[in-house]
Amino acid sequence: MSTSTGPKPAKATYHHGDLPSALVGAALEMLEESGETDLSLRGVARRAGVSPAAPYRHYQDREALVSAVAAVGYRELAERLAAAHPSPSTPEELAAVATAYVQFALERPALFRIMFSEPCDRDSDDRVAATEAISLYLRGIVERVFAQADPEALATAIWALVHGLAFLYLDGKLDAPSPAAVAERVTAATEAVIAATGRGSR
Amino acid sequence: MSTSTGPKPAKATYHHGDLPSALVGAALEMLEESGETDLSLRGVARRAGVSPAAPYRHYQDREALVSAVAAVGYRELAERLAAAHPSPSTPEELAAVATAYVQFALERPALFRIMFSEPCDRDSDDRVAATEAISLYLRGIVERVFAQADPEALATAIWALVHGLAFLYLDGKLDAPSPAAVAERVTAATEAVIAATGRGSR
DNA sequence: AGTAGAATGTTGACGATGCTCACATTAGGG
DNA sequence: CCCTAATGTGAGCATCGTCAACATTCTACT
Repeated sequence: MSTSTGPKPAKATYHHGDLPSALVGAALEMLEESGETDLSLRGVARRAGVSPAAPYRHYQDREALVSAVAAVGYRELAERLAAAHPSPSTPEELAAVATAYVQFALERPALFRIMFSEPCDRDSDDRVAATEAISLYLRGIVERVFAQADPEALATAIWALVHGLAFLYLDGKLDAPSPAAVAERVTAATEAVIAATGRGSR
Repeated sequence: MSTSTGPKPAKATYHHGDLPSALVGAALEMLEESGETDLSLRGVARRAGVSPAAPYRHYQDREALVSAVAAVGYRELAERLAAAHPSPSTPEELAAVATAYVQFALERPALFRIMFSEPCDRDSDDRVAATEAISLYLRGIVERVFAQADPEALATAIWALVHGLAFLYLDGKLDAPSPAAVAERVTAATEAVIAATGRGSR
């Protein structure tokens, strides 16, 4: 398929080659650099070296572009979680995954905001699928770690906990002195929840 | 008919009287009506019956206006929590407050998003003060309910849990079939956390 | 091959927005 | 009673999202 982020040696063709992913790439770069969450379609096009109207050949909306960016974010989040531990089966390993979630949010705040801040969903299959994947992943972990009556409830609680922690940090409602301190806090909170439900129906 | 804020009997004075709060009021109305989170300064001015440049006499920025709106939101959230239970001292009462938090978010999604979605904080004293108040309120409850070693950690965990739940509902990551179901879910999750730390006796 | 037609990209334009300036109006204090 | 500061207005600039008309390139069919 695509030449794995094919190097762009020279603009051999006047047709950009792969504008859709070039746009998403440009958008991601801009998000990382500026920390700003408002992507302008024109800005992205500019960065990709095309005219302001070019993106409309590939994305119906500005929103569609943003959704595509968010989808990439979801995929990278998933990778990150998997990297924290490929298949957690103890509370400690689960806590590691939870910490990875929050750290992802702190390291790439703009992207994280894009992923969750927009109300839309119905329009983008990518996005829905991606969040579905995360949800299933989490539930799978919980089911594996705790053989209890209502894994969905626990999975939800943990996701919410971690998600809320991430946003509160992002919004400066909690101080984040150092990554280590954050990790500790996340671990403590996560294990508290685990302890609760583990005891409940075990 | 609206009662408290004078309908619009006659523009007695050409100077609007109290434009700052009129603007905030207009903004709040727009948020409730349209569910949209993007307030345009011009739109708010239009609704308040003034020219697009008028707001700048009272707010430095569009952001400053939004921050003022958010501050009102924080105050109303605080009222709502207090209404759920003025001074909770049992896990059940705490759960009621937690549920109120999530319900506030679901009932006034646009306002809730405004309150938390914007990265800003340094610029608006109102906002900082308001969130500080919520934070202290929560911590106070936790300290009263649980005489344990680290009330701050628990307070943080509960806030994050509730906050995350609210956002996941808002973003459609969790289904919210009925308010009752939401309340049940929130209660369950909250009590799980409470049970953990309550008897954890770290 | 050569050409028609679909893809893709560009220009130019429209309306809306945030924001600023110069100007008009009003409210109060000397 | 008028002068000054506070407040609101109007016009204007740069940017943005989006569209329609036009230009260029790629693909496929004969």
